[in-house]
Amino acid sequence: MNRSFVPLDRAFYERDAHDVARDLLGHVVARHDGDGICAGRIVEVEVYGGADDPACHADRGMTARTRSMYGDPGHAYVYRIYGMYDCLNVVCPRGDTGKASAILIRALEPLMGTTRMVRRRGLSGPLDSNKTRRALLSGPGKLCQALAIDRGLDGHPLHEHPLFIAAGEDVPSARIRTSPRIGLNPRTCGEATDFEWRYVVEDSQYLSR
DNA sequence: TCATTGATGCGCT
DNA sequence: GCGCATCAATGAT
Repeated sequence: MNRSFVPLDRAFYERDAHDVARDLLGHVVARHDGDGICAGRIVEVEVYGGADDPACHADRGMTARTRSMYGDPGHAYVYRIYGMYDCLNVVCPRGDTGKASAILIRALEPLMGTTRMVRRRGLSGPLDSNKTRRALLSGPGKLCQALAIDRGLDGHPLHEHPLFIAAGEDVPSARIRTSPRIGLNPRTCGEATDFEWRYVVEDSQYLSR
């Protein structure tokens, strides 16, 4: 693939988080490493935050970890989960309540730099088999490992190198499906457990789980 | 294909 | 100390 990536501008993110989440599907996460660009098309996201969302890390206010979620929309919020994995979020505007919100990037379809992504993931087997391609970016921890995203990029503006989100193809709304978010604890999240705040590209081969 | 489990760090109570 | 917005390997269907 030989194309140039044009970053989305800040205005893209200055909207309600659910509108941003829907519109992020089809766009491209691009990462410069030492050897060039690795990139993938966004096929799965989840919204966190807003008025009252106990599943959101910032629900109880700002801490050292969640500080960047209170920063400018369009910046990255990167956190570590389960001690071993990092997860990439896009910061969204705060609503009338002043509570922070963000969009978790859960899965990408490989577009560029597959060889280097496979190496960082430690995958074995045929480099370009469907099996390898599906295992490469199909989860929030996986895509961060593949794209060399860690907490050093927390707070990074996502319209600048070395990590940015670029314009891809619009996904027709008829091809977008919603579902409850993955991995929430019903005991701590209550009704929010069932909110259909996960947005996916229907029929994508590259979703998580 | 599905359920289970171990690896592993740290934010929060 | 407890409990995770996870993943890969394992073993049972």
